[in-house]
Amino acid sequence: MGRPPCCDKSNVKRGLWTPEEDAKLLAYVSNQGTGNWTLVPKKAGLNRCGKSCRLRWTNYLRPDLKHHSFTPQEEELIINLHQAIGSRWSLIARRLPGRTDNDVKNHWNTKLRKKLMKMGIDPVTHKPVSQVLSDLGTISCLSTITTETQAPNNNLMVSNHQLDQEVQSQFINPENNVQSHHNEAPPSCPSPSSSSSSNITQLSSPPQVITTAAAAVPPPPPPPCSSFDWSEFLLSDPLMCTEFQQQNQYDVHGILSSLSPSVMMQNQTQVSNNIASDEDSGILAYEESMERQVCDTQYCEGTSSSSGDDSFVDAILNRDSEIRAAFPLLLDGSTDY
DNA sequence: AATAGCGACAACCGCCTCCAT
DNA sequence: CATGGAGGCGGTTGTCGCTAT
Repeated sequence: MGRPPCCDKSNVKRGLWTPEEDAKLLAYVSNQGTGNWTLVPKKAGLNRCGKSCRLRWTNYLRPDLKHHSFTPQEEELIINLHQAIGSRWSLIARRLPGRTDNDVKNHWNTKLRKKLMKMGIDPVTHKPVSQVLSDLGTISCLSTITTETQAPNNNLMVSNHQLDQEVQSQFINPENNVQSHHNEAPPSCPSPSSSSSSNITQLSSPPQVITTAAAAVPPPPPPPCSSFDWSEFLLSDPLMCTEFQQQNQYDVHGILSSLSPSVMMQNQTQVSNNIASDEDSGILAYEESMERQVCDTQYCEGTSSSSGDDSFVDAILNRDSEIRAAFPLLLDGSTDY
């Protein structure tokens, strides 16, 4: 049994909005504010579904929207954020003042995805297509020899989930001894000969920043599987622009310190978000690092002029401080996960 | 000039989450 | 605690305009 529709679709106008309808909605929202969207069409004299009104307002009529085309800096930010958090358009759009999730999504689907594919980069994994293909070959080969009923990826999911829960519990209860946890082996740290170990390094790759120049670099050989170290992976990844590494080591550690393994796993494999995780903190921290990067390139365009944005960024900064206070040891680059 | 193909963007659909009751 | 409704979200479809044939 599904939910009943929010409005009587047979008696409601659909399709493109006319200038008259736009004017009515604009006038109403300007005077009365949004409030309850289901009441807006009635009060504004529109024969539209409330949802449709909300969409029209948020995606088109809102006065703070930009209607010009995306800048290269915006495109780069979208690509980087998509690589880090996947197709979470609303989160990505929040980092782009004046852009909506629909804008970003459409731009991705029509331009950026194709652009990446043209560059030989898989738009889902953000890895070179050749590497994705070889990964597929490796996985299918492994699947024929493994005797386990559970797929290696599932093992990884469980292990990351466990790790994530540990991180969560540490955050919820800061008095816990963080040090002791870090001295323990990760709950499911694969043995060097484990058939799933190579998949772990591939599938749970941390965010990489792909630059146009780096895109042509052939894929690196799989890293050693005996131990897994995020910082080692990040800092040694030849796909990463070295200049970026040098300028953003702080950011890398910021990501390392806050982005939980399950989030990264999720980013790379696009799995559903059934795993409970403190992922928002990771995303927010990553957003913060990205914002810093963009601001460094003189892109901020008065982002802080909006008070709403101010509070949002403040929240990010506060959250980051909390995480740093709770996990001082995670800031240590030598920490193994 | 007609039209098929394509790209860009607007809008819809259905599911999910959050929150008030 | 359970439930229902509103809003949010991502995927998909529809529409329009431009270009190539």
